[in-house]
Amino acid sequence: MGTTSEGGDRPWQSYHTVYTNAKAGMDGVDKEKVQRIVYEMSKGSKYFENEQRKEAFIQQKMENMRGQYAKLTLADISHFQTIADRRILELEATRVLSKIWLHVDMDAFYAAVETLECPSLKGKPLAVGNMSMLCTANYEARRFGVRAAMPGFIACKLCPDLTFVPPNFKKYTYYSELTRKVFHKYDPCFITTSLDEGYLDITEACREKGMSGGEIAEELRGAVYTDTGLTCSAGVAPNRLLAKVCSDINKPNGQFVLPNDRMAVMTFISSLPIRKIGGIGKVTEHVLRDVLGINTCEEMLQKSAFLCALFSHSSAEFFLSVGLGLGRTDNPQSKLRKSMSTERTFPSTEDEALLFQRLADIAETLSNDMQKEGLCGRTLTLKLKTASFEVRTRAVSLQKYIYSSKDILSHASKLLKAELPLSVRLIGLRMSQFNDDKFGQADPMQRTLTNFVISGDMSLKVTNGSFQDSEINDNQLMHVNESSLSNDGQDIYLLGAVGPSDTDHLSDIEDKCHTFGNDASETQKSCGPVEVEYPAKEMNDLQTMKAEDLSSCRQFEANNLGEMYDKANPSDNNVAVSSSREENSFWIDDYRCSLCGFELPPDFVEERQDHSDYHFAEVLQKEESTHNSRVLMQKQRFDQKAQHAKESARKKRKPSPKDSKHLTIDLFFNKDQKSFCYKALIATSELLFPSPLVNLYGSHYFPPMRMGRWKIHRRERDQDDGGSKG
DNA sequence: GGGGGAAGGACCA
DNA sequence: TTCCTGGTCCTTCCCCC
Repeated sequence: MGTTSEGGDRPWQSYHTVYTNAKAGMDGVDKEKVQRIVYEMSKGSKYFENEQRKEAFIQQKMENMRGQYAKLTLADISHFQTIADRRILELEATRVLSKIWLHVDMDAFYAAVETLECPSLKGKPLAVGNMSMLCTANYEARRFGVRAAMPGFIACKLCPDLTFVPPNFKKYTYYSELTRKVFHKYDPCFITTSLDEGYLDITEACREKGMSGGEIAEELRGAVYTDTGLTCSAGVAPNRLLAKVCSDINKPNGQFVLPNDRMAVMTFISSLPIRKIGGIGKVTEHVLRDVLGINTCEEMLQKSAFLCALFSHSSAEFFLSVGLGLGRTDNPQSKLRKSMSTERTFPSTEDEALLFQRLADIAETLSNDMQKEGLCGRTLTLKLKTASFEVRTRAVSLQKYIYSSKDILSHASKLLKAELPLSVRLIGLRMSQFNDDKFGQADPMQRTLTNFVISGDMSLKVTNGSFQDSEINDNQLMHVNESSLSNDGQDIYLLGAVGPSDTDHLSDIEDKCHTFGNDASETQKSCGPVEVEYPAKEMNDLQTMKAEDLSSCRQFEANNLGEMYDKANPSDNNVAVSSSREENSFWIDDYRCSLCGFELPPDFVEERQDHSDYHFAEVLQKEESTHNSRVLMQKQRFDQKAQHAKESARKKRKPSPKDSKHLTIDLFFNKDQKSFCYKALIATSELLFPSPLVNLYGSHYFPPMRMGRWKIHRRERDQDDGGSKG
């Protein structure tokens, strides 16, 4: 086809799509045939045209590089050789050979899981994915040149008998968890980069068990097979980079051990193709090969002067370390999320209404995802892929941190509007510069309560007794600054607000807030938010308490907030969650439950109370589990941030404490002298909504969830209250 | 000239 | 007829101080 039409030329040979590159299990594939079919199937498509454009761009880049290369004088080369030699010596000095790293990679994971669950698929060429895109292919399919990241329709052409299975990530996650349980036995701090692979530092395991790295790998693979029925491959090496390369050597169901010996490493590296290294992809391989004639890792060292002359410092350093067979050997404590994004591909359209609808859906998804992790960001990036596969990104950095779908959509719409009219096939939104990114760049202590509360999603704003779907900003949210904490007699205000997107919880919390009484003006100042005031005297008392002392917290709540609570509800000391308002609105026609349709006559007072309590318990249970996971994630993120801050402390300037007027979260929770604040927060949050902060500190102040919980809580408080007062 | 933001690209699973 | 998604890191360009 191509041969005749191109007059004997073989144009497919220069068509380097990512899936024409060999992958494990593709030995013996007729590469030329695969390339030709892929080329023929792609030729003329918009995707293909875009690939051609990209290829031309890379060619241009290489041309420029060749020009620079040609201009290098002998003196230049000598100069860069000196630099390169010095860098090589410095890198060599960092070599660590005392660690044993194991990289485990599941064999054709998704396809293997599908086969395990449906044995009739065994032995047949199988692909997980659809006509548009494949997630993976089993080894039978790979023999035809079918592989992950290949469009299904091309795979069909390569292998007409190919069976397609739609991906089911729930299943893969389940099996992934099983493998991780095994990994955990050998290294509790193992690192995962995806569902199907993991890096384990088995140095300790080898020492404890008196086994070699190879023996541990053998044992672990056996354990994975026993527990999951799935096979995996492993690589053992002195660092992660090499371990990853090694795990690919005897795939599937095999392993390769590279001894912790410098000579062994250098010999291994000497003939290793650069493309085998993680971080060197299609383009880099192309550039290094065609401009500098580098094909193997060893040649990186031979051409070190040119690498230093033509590439940036960080790129050159990476290439040299590859040439030396160096890789990471440390155990990173955490990996912080830098951004979060969502994107959707759809049939190309110019219909603006449709595009804005898509944008709204994506903004909603992103907002939900951010809230699940308690994130607020201030840089929003819109990504567009045009009908011709051109990718455009447009970003805006905002003055304030946002997370609500409303805010995201509002800013994203402006970005999109500026690009229209345009035929678009993909829209994506990315949020970055998270609220606590400052944490990594400045003083690690600069965690404000505001961030904490926003991300915990537990704040609350009440105006005139009802919640407002308010814009969140630093001033409206929990605001505890240095001056309000000083013992100068000033009052302290603990304010909260429910995130605008928390509308599901609004009515629920609104009802809880009604426990303050329908006339909320008792507890709030005119039309301002609910304010809990702590006079200087109580503040001083509280400062003498220890933050861990939760009984003191209860006492505090009983003495202070309980009293306030009572003030707000002068008519009902046994106020329950089902406030009069709820009672009125809960029963349609005063007969039928508005939530489930269950019918109860008005005179079944107790039954109706139990019924509404039941619904409330359901909602709270849901809320509690959401809050718990959010708060836990938030706490983990704090811990990670602290670690991250330590790591980056050397690089980054530490601002003066004067730089921030906000009290740091650490100060807030750790310093005894500020511990009253912690208690006040706990007490306030418990009063308004019981779960988040209390659970963060592992206390079960409230009894386990059950019907009538608020009544029970109230009675407990009454007892405490009575005790303390009596 | 350096810092920071924006845009875009490479790479990975 | 059909060529993904979500994330990170790096480079380049440009503006501003």
